[in-house]
Amino acid sequence: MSYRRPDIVARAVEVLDTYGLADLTMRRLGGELGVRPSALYHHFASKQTLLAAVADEVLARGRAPRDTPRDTVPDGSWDDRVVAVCTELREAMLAYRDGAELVATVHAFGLGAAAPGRDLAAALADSGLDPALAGTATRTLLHFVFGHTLDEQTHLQAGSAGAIEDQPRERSDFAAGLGIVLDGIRLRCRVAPPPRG
Amino acid sequence: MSYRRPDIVARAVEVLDTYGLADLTMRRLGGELGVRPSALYHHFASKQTLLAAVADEVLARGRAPRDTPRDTVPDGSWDDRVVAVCTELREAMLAYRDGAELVATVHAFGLGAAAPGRDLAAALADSGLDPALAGTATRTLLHFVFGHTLDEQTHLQAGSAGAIEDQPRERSDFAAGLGIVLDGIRLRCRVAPPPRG
DNA sequence: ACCCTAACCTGAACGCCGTTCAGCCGGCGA
DNA sequence: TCGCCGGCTGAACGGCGTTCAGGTTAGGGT
Repeated sequence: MSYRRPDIVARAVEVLDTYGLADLTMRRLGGELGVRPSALYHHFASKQTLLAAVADEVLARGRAPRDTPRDTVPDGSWDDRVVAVCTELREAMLAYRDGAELVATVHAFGLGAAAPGRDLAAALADSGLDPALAGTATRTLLHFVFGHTLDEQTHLQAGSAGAIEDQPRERSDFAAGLGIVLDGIRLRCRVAPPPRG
Repeated sequence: MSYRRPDIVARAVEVLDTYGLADLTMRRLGGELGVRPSALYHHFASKQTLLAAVADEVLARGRAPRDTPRDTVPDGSWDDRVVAVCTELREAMLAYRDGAELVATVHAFGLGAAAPGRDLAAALADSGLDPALAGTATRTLLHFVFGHTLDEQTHLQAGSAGAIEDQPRERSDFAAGLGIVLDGIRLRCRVAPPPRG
């Protein structure tokens, strides 16, 4: 019983990166695998669950190599870790065509792409933040990263195609926006004072 | 030359609220208007532009009545106005089924739903914020409102359907998240000090 | 009264899409 | 050798957005 699931997911990532999310279709993916589209339904209950698996694969590939897989809590201050998780998430999505749209959609649908949220919640648990606010902070960070990266990737891809009428948007915009949200969170921590405050 | 465009948009809003965005289809909308689907293409170049008009209509309906239409700049401090714009945007999207998904998609596509961004930018212009940062702040606020409301509406509608396995999510979550972002912005203003800072 | 213009719409098709289902095939353990 | 079963086929179902040549209708200028 050779598991074709990983093959299918890997091929789907290729199709995504080459043709885009709109053309990642069951027929095209089947054709790329030399198989009828109906064959895919022996491995995935629906296209949505397939896309969830593809999103998780994209996130897994973008994941920075953890030296010791046992040590699930990386070192550093909590806010450094938040920046690391958000940056990693952004770069993972930017690494493949339409990656942001895919991951954001799957996350909104609730079928996958849950790892970043867990990582953020873990980092925020060490922040001294009121646990009732930690959930709100986590979601706010996620919404920022998803929204910003989706915007960014859309403009990047529109620029790499013909329509270059858009100003190129400063590169450090992500860090600036993340800094805004992060400072808002820092203000609500018991221990950490606002920077230079 | 009676303009049927407004009729079509109004009917589309009804279909959206009754059947949801996935069932807002050119065929169904045509059927609802007693017309072949191809007739709609005499009023809109594509479904995307039709959806943009529908999104703008949803936003216009959710707009608080401005007493003096000449006075485009409402009174109050800039951060009060930011809160007002964000709250109004959220409530406009929540007022119709799948409103958040529709408006967020249209905005991402760049075909419409630009008014809230303009209003936010106008309010932030009075904040004493570095103009280079104002754009970043505007987008960060928009991403928060879109992301949060999309989440909220998804959970609300999932709850109103069968699957009630979700905890109801505190009602003040929006205000809390908005407060986080807003404090981050306040920290970057020259004049306004952080509250109780 | 006439016609022209322009908006509006029809009817039919094109080429896609996700999904379902009965049944075939081939390798492997018993 | 047999049976099982995972993997797949072939064919269809009902839908989708979109295009296009041509018909219909209403109004205003002459």
